Amino acid sequence: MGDGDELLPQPDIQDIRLEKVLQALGDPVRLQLMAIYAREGEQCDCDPRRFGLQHLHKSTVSHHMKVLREAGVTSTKVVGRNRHVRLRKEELDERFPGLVDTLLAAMDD
Amino acid sequence: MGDGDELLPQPDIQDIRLEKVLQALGDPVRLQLMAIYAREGEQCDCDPRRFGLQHLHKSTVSHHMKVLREAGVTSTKVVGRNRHVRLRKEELDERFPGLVDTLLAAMDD
DNA sequence: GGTAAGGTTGGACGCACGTCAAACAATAGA
DNA sequence: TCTATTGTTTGACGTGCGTCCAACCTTACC
Repeated sequence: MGDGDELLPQPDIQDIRLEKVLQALGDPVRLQLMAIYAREGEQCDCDPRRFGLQHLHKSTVSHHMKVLREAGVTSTKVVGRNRHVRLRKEELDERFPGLVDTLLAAMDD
Repeated sequence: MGDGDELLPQPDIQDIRLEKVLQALGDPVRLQLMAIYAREGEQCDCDPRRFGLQHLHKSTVSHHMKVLREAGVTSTKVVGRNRHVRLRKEELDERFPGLVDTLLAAMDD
């Protein structure tokens, strides 16, 4: 493995649109997902449904993941039959300085 | 006037929800509206339709204003037959530090 | 008072969204 | 190879959203 790993399609940094990011994060489930991946760090293969999202169907989670990825919020690598997802923090920080940290801080209350 | 001025219903600071704010700002028109009111400052009675939103019906603008207000983004005071709208910057800064400035900065590109 | 102007409200329409269910594809492990 | 696991895709359903239009309500100004 390592060679067969495939990166799922995602927008380039300069193509990340603020509206798309805000729209993606406007959904409570996806906002929660962002927080999960921010906390879990690099390339975790954590199943979101073990982090307070148990009630959601797997296809629903898959849908939300796609929205986050296509908005440029997350990056997904295929590893075997799992998906390693990470928050694109460095890229988002470069594109929209302070946004991710601000949002994460805003969620603590 | 001054006595008859009425503040349209809006959430208290502690009741402002991040998801609601993000959802409200996820629409390009409303994101633009926030930028307008951030630029125009205190209690401007500027008609949004003179700021690049000419194509929108007045009822559509009214709808967007309501969404922004109910999300806690803007504050609207009735003055005669006009509405004086302002961005609730201080309150948003207190509730979600750095969010407004981050978003405004992110729109410049 | 009558009329015009600024905004809101209600309904209608099309479209997108969040969710689930079932079927499918691909990989890991026995 | 067979089977179980992991995730995607497609379709369907209900709901909500963005928009316009028409009617309405206030207020300002002749």
